[in-house]
Amino acid sequence: MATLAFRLNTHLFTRDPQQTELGQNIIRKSVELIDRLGFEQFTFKKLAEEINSTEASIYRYFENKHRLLQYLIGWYWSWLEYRIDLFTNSLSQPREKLKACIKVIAEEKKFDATFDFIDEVALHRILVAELDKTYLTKQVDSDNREGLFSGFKSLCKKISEWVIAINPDFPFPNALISTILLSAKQQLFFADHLPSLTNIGKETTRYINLEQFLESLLFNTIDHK
Amino acid sequence: MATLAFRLNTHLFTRDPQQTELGQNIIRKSVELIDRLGFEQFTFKKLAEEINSTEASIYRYFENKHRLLQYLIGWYWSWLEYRIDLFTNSLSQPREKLKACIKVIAEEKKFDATFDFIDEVALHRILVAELDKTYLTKQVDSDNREGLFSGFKSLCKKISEWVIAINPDFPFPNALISTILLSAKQQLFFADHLPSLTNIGKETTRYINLEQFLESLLFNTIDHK
DNA sequence: TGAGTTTGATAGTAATACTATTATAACTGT
DNA sequence: ACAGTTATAATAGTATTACTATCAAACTCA
Repeated sequence: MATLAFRLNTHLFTRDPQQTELGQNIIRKSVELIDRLGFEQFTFKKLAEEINSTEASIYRYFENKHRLLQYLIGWYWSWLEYRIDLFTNSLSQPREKLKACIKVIAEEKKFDATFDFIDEVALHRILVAELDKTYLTKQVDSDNREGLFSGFKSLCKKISEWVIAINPDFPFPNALISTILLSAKQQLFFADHLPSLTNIGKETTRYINLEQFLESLLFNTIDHK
Repeated sequence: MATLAFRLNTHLFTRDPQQTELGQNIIRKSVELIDRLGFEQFTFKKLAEEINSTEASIYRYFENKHRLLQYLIGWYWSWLEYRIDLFTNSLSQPREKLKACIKVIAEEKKFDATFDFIDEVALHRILVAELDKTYLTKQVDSDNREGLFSGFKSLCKKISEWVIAINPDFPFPNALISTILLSAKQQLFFADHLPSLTNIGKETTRYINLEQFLESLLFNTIDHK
């Protein structure tokens, strides 16, 4: 099977982890470990033990664990954009594209065999629990200048343009889409841990509920007037 | 002037900081320091130096710096709910209440002399930059069981009830309000650091834009059908 | 074969997030 | 005014974290 690979911003890593076995092990195992321990408890030392390597070796791939997290999240956004492209490509109307897009955003994430050595299900849990930590730091501006958030930004831009195509007078297309992208993951977190803050429920139907909720947010807001 | 004080959940602290001068110094100075350094760089050691005390003394008030952050955020939500009460109390229609409520959420925060030793402007910046770190942890469930998030939850519940009063058939009132409360702070962060993700702008008009955006989200969504 | 690169092994450091102990200062009640 | 309690400061110490440095073994490819 021909496996695809994403070309991520080179500032996200010191040495490209996709190119070597050690690099791939770092990615594979860090997804598992961050998912299991949470980002705070995750250390390069623990990771090194798990893959039978050393801290020093991991530092040759990633400057620090924060960069590694940014890399993983960057990978996630690339993957999501790839999936959105896949399901909107054949559609011609912006409204249809948006509908399909919301579906992809809200759907339950499944393992994607197109991409080796990444467990998308665990990575999605990492997104839900850790995304905000990638940019809620004092270095956000210099990180941004290096293009570390281009995955999220390009996705937001692409979807916003469909919104503009439907209603060019709506003044907040980017705000609306970034709100929806973040709300999608927040509501999943709340469903699991702070259920009184949401209504999407704990069962599998929550993905359908989430889709409905995001759809009503999106279309009612842009269709108004 | 008679100063009010909020009764916060007792699990947020080991000894009540509002009761002693040292405690008040801890609060006052930690707001300044977390605002300046960011939560990651903030330590009890640095705080102790600033207030001419010791780490050990601070640990008598707060189990750790994470609890201190949760305390400050808890205080913020109490303050916001108090302000919302203030501006909605005289109104009878739920729609009017919601409108006033959005205004309070979106408005530029100013120093509130009702509450001594808390700089609400700096505290609001802390909310914007650090809120998510209070619950995006592996201990979220036990923290929640101790009631550490009751400030946010009670606010969300109160506002959701007005939504239900307007449209009892809308299936996602809590999801809508938690999304709006979080979007308010996210959009302010994006305006400062990742401006392509928002449209509220960098100038003072951004608070008006934010209010408009949140209003359109809220009312278009609940008024539909 | 041999030069260059990648990795593993080992060591070390400064800072962090605490805990423990003790002495003294400050306040409390009779 | 004095004994008893409590709060605080001072000091010390620990395990862990987030790195950095050095060097030799292994593997790569021209």
